[in-house]
Amino acid sequence: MAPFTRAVVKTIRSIPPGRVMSYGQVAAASGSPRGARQVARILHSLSRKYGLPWHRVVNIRGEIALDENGGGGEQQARLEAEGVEFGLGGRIDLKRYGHGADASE
DNA sequence: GCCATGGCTAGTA
DNA sequence: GCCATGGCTAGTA
Repeated sequence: MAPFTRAVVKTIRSIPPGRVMSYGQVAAASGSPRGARQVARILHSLSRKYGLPWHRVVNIRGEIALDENGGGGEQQARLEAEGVEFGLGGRIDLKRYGHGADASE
């Protein structure tokens, strides 16, 4: 496994329950600010194998990127089970639920 | 809604 | 060539 891939796996594992990060944030925290698509690719191929909390990664707008067939419904259900609230339009407020944010705000 | 972006892997030589 | 992105613009109301 390449260094960046390892770093991404580690970053994703560090997201606590009830918190989310965007693909780009995960990439940046892993040493490659422009590697958002790699994060998507890694989640797609390695989530199962490494037991990653894949549901805690959303796009920069706070939306679930997966479609219904791809597991979008399951992702939302898992996040809601961790206390994450979805606004109208199925958006998560990253100010509130982003990794490092204060959810009590 | 369009399209540049990038690290990696599968597949070929 | 893949990919579960992201950022910017055009075009409407």
